[in-house]
Amino acid sequence: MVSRVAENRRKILNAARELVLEGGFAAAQMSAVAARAGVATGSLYRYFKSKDELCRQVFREVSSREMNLLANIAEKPGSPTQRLIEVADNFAGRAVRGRRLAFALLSEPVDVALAEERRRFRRTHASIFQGLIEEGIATGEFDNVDAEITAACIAGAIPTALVGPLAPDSDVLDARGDEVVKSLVNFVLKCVGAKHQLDQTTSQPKPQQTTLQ
Amino acid sequence: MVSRVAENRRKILNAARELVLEGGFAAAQMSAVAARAGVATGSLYRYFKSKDELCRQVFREVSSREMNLLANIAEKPGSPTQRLIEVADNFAGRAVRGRRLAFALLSEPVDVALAEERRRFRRTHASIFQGLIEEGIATGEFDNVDAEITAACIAGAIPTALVGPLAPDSDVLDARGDEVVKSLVNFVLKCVGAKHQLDQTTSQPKPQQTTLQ
DNA sequence: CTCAAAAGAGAATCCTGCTTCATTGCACAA
DNA sequence: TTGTGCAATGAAGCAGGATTCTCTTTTGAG
Repeated sequence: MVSRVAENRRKILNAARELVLEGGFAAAQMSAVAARAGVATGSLYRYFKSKDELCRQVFREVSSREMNLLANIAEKPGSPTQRLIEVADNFAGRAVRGRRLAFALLSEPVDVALAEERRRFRRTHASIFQGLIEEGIATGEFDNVDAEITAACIAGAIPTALVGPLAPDSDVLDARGDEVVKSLVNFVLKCVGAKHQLDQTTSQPKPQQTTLQ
Repeated sequence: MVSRVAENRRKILNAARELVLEGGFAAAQMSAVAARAGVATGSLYRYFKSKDELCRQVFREVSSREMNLLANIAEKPGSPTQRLIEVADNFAGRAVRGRRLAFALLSEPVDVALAEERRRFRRTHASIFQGLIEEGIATGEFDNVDAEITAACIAGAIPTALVGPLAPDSDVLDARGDEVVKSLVNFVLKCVGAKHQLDQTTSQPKPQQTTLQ
């Protein structure tokens, strides 16, 4: 009855998410989603008003998982510098390791509905960075930069620096992924005027080695 | 004969460019382009193999204009710091002033063919920045950052920092455009470890006040 | 002036995928 | 057992736009 409805919604959402993970939003065609979920195409419309609504829902579920992860790290105890390093490292590192998902969330060509969702996603990233930057400025660890702009820049810089390499077929990141991530963390530290940089040669302990999904 | 062909090609390209300038690539539908150019829809296909080819051509024309401009600035005499400031200022400033075009080139949702063109555009930006950064490192004006990654980050950061505000209907940039641009320039200086920052309060002479197109 | 070839017109066609809807099947109550 | 209504089905419909096609007009050489 009511649980049956919820269960089917779930089944459909899972199917859609799987397809997105495998082939980006381009692969999430209604007929494919239905087939994967084991229901008829028409049935999707009993649970979702339109394709847009379904895709937005998938985007939100997947992206909020990522954002919560970063937000939690940002709230852990530790100096702003330490936390900034961890957040940046996770942001970049997870993107590198979860290439396909990162591509779908950050750079795949999508239509306007998802582009809007993506902007929201970026803004959330930015606000996480902004909070850390403001804290660091307050403690004197960072220079007195424009926190809002710097945060927006960081939130844009990391994904786009990875875009080319992020393309689903590219493989440079398999080999040099770790160095790239480290460079990106250093970039972040540099642009807030943090006092230290990561050592490029020594390996830094990774707080999160889990793969996406 | 041959000049007639060239002339029509031009007429069509101009029409397409105008439409893109007014409403982004979404507005450049074949029938609209034809109407604007004063030819029949079918005739477009005498001059361009497909819509993709036409749009790519338009993208290249418009974007190469922008890139040449920046490349020229990057080659002018002056210290790496000065030139970096000018390039960044022009990049951000032109985007702010030519909002619609910037939106179309940098952030409008487009299909895969144009997304590829856009990646090329970004890479060129990055390589301009990379050259300047390497020079600055060589002269000791900048810190010894990873030039490639830093350049990619800058090339991604500036557009995305402007995306939200860049949306065609947003108007925050009308009022605060100059401060935002200045903050972005400072961001760029900071993340290469340049010794000086722009003064946020005093007005900086703008090397290029021309509006796009 | 005539005619063949090229260019132009724009309506018709095709394509791709989302959405709808008439039909069917199923669960449960009388 | 039979009737009722709700959910599922999936083929057909539709929409938006690119592309093609055939007919007409123009061009320019002989």
